Amino acid sequence: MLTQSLTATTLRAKLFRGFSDPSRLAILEALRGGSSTVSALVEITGLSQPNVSNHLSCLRDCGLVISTQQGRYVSYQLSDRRVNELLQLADELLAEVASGVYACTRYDLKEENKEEIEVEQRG
Amino acid sequence: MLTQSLTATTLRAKLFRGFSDPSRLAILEALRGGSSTVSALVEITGLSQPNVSNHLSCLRDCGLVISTQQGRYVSYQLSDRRVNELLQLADELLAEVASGVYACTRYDLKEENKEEIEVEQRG
DNA sequence: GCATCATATCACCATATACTGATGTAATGA
DNA sequence: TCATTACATCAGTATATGGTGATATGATGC
Repeated sequence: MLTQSLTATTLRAKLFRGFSDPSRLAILEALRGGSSTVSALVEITGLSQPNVSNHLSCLRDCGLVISTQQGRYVSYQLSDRRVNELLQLADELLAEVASGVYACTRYDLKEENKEEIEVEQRG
Repeated sequence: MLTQSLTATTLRAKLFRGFSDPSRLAILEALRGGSSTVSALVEITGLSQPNVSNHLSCLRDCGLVISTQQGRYVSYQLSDRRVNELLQLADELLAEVASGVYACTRYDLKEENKEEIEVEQRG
């Protein structure tokens, strides 16, 4: 482990961790289209409600989304255009290196899910 | 868990996971200055040699770095300028939302390490 | 107040993953 | 060939983290 005094690096890691889970990415992806309530995100992603809430809390604390209460609904949206840009840049990078990425399962590289991988490119 | 058919999202998650660990970020940060051997990275980061090798394997499989053998040394470098840009964008985003990020420890939000957090900004 | 709906939090479990020390392997040089 | 150097891999461990079902909280409407 790196010494804890490298706090800036730890901060960056936590920021990226917000992006590093399929469920959270699905939520962020949904929010690229605009703001959305929790229940809407539950529908869109197919995740359980507590799960979505947990991920949203994480994303909010990470500063990737912001929330506003609206009646009994809570509306979430991306906090900054850079969140969008990061996702966009990542997609562009993926388009270049996609062939390798699916193998990144170090620490015990199972041969499993090397299934079909189509890189649905977003314009 | 999201259905495994959302492979594009899973791919993106794996890409970001490359960035989501302090040790890997320290390695990537070191490589922003140019290529470097494993032993040099061990010195710079203070991590153990097997640990650095593991992280480098991960980063290589993720497509974030590339390696070339040079005698008995192996030289690593960033694979694409977008890796640099992603780090840069993340820093910019952090500068905006830094206040919140350090709290992102969901799933059991301990009050621990809310220590000093200086956001060493890079120009 | 009471019921209901939308969201958040809790307790718990299973797995992923970062780390270490020991060992394997590949390249160089004596 | 044998030793050494540089790096990779392995076995094992501890913890972090994503998931679930149950429950709590908070807002609205009767």
